[in-house]
Amino acid sequence: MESGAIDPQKACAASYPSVVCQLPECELDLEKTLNCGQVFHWLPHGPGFVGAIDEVPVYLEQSGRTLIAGVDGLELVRSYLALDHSLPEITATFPRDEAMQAALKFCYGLRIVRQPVWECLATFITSALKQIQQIRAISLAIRSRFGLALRLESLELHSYPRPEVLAVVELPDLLECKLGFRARNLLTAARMVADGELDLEKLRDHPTDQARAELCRVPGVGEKIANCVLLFAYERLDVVPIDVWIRRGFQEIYFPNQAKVPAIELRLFSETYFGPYAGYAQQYLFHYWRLNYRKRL
DNA sequence: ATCCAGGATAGCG
DNA sequence: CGCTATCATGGA
Repeated sequence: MESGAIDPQKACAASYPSVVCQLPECELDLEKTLNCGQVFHWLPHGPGFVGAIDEVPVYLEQSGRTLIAGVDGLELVRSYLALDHSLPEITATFPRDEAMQAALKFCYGLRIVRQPVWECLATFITSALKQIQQIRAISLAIRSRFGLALRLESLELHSYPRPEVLAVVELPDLLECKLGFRARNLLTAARMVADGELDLEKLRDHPTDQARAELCRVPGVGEKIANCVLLFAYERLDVVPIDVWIRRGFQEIYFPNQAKVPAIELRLFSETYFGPYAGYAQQYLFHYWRLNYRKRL
């Protein structure tokens, strides 16, 4: 992998400052990575996507084995997209059952990104009992209203507002972003982080169980949302968030004709069946099931 | 119109 | 412990 010369022909019509990365194999699927429901603010733009990595505006485009990044310096992008994860090694540990292999074939190239912790926590607080399209709308509304304005050529993008910013927002203003009952929880979370009552950076060194318990101190954060943050921001690749899609999929594929498998049993199964990268396996199944549910396998 | 959405939680038995 | 109603909003 090398950051080489600028290729002005491929660097999109708007000619962003860009670096080009050659991928070793077909080991990235940018579209699935950005649209699989782990992150919610990337917008299609021409042949690529625009968004922010933390507070840096970025244009991303994939053309076969070539990744074009409209940003100064590739290191930020490589880290965010986790291009150092070895997908061959990771996917080789997946179980051999039919559903898992179908999901693997469908999703290959999807990567679990390294998301900034606060925006991951905040966004998943707003995800409770919402469809992905609505989570996107809420995330983008909060960004454009309260985030930093970022310029990428003629485009204006917005970062996710820092906790200190959201901590002093009035509840009615936040409610205009259509959060509903989640607004209170988001405000409380912002205040906990801004006050130092919850130190998100310190959690990086905690064992997973301890980090999960800390995250669950935030109102509106239970086991599922905490697991999303552990997987998508803290790189705990063995952690499995169990939502309605995963529950329904597990139930149908791995516990057929058993009425209502208890949550504790699903959790135990998820922790033992899928191996050391269970979180990765889960995300492949989630995305595969969610996009193909009506089609019945 | 009715049900559901990448849930969490207080209140009940 | 497990079960249930409820929360606010929009899409299917």
